[in-house]
Amino acid sequence: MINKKVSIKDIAKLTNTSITTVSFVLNGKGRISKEITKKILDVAAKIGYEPNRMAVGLRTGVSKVIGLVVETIGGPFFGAMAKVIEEEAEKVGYRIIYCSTNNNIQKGKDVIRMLSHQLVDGYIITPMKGLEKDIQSLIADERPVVLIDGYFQGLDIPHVLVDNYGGAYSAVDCLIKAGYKKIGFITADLDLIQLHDRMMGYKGALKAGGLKDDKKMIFKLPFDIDKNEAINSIKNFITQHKQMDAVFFTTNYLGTMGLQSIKELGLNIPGDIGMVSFDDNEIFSLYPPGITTVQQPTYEIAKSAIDLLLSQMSVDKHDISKIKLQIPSKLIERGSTVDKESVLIKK
Amino acid sequence: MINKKVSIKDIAKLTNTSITTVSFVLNGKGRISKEITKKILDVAAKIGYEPNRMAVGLRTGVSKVIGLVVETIGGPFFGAMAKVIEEEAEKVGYRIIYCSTNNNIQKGKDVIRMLSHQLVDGYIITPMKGLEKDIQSLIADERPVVLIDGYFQGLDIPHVLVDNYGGAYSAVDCLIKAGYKKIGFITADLDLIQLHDRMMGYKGALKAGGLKDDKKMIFKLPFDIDKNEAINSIKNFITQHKQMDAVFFTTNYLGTMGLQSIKELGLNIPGDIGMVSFDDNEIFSLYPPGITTVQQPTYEIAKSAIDLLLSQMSVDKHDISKIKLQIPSKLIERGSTVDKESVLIKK
DNA sequence: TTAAATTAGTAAAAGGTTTTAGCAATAGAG
DNA sequence: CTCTATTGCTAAAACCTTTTACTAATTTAA
Repeated sequence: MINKKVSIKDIAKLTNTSITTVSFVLNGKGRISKEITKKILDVAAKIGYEPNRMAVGLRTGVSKVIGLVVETIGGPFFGAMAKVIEEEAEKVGYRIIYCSTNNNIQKGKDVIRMLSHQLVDGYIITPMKGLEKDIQSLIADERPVVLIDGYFQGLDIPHVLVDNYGGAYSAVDCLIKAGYKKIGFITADLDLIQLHDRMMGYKGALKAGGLKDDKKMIFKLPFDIDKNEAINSIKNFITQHKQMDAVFFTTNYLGTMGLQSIKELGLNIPGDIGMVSFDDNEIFSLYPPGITTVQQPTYEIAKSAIDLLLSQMSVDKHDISKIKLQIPSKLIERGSTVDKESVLIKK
Repeated sequence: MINKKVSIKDIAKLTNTSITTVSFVLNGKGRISKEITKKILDVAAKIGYEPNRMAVGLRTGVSKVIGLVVETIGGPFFGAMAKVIEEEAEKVGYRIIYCSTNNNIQKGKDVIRMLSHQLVDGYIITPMKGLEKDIQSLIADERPVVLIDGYFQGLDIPHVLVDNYGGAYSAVDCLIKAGYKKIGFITADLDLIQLHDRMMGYKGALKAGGLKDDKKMIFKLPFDIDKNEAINSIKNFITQHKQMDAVFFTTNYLGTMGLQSIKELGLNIPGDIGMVSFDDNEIFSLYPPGITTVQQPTYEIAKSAIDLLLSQMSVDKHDISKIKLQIPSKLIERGSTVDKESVLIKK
């Protein structure tokens, strides 16, 4: 039975002490004798005392809650991150309140405003263009913030994310090494720095591999399109570019839809078309012949982010504003990027 | 710029009124003249006043936060639910704090205890055996609770979940209709009512189909086993029962691992072995030839749960303790349960 | 015209905690 | 034996809001 309302006051009464004494004992602060300390602790345990978080929060201005603002909590990437973040936060007595923006700027603004008013002690945010001001004002207010999965160019806000450029580069490089010559690039039409960096990686690898960077090979899928439409667009893009012999998808979600598109077109991977996707996923490992992916180290990203945030919230908070972590990605090579020559020979 | 600390007191000062008046205006309570009302509202807007949630919480005992306790926030099922719950809650001004139990009873107890102390106004909980007392004491304390994905037998606690029996029944029935005669059942060794109900559905369908219920056909995978070990166990189970011509997996997670096991064994679906899994997933729709699944209506489950909870938290709270929602599942038939005869003929 | 009712606003308490400042009693220094 | 430190404890203020009970002024009823 959870006791309705036992407060520090009740303990004081039961032990013939003052509420100050009780508070001191419970927080290990003042100098209180062994006997009284024990007596108070015993009584507190017996009547099942738990501090009223609201009162503590009001008095101290600390809520022991961290705000996690992501694009959407569903989905493997953020889900995995959330799990790690929650586990780590829990170890040091923090809870997580989460909010999704669905890539909607207004929603993002609203969420940050809501959370900013004495509700959370720190923030882990997936940044998006248009939120710069809001996030900067959090920082101006000295609120701990760590960005994940993206960042703002030119702003000194701590962030941790995968090496998007390097990841995309290695993926495209892998395709080139396998003999593919005309590599398509399918991305989402969102103005996100992550996607931009991935495109730069793609272009960089093309250049390094001596391939031409052809604008027609780049397809930006409209953002709020329905899934079936998306698949149809991808199918169209593929059929309309016969000379394209491989394709790189910039996100998990796009890769999955791409897979379905290729399947529906009856094309063979890697014979008819090579494929790589950013962001690994169980489907890519299972789907024959296995899809090569750029695996994001979700655990490390999440762990670094929460560690960074907690260090920023600790008493001896060091300035981490300049900390910008780029965690290397890992290329998981599978059947979808097998040497083109060998496939042809087999045939 | 988010103003550091503007309180009701500041507004009172700026408008030459009392804090009571300001509070009344802001909450639309007392009887205050048009002019003063307007003046206060204007000033409040100008200086960007937002109430201190902690103070409100302390005074009213209402936090406007809902606790979501699930097995793990990662993973497609709970992720999808969380998304819906968050969206719906947000519409009426509630935030979600989430906690995962990882199927650990002690963790579950801890989490409930933590949340129970003036932190959240209501709970959505995935129940597990061993948490009966804790959840009942929440209810005894008149705290709104809705269970999802499971329930406690014999206890009047509102819950909403899929029709596990019916779902499993239809899956196995589908296999039987397709001509499979010896159907394996692979589940997790967890004492969860969901899994139990699914097993009853399996047995019921076998009986109705005139098939024998053979204990040897049932495999309970140890709970905390590592993924590779799990796959090996499943492989062993399959190879050791040559007469088994189809297999039913009771969860998403098991189905995915099962798929991999079957793949690694080089068995053909549905020729060598038929397959159905509970809980749909993108892999199952993509993986050739498509895996038949029992699709859980995540949206409806989540929506009903949050609606139920909110109705319980509203002022005119009706007694919903007897509400027990079973939402029908949907069998998605794919290539993995195609008529056995026709496969044989093809050969 | 007087009593009763309504209107517009406010003072003060309460909610549970932390923390500052201080009091009394004992111990230590000279 | 006095003076200062130290120890052990507590009163009271503060955090910000909501809400009850109340006052003063005005209107309505009789």
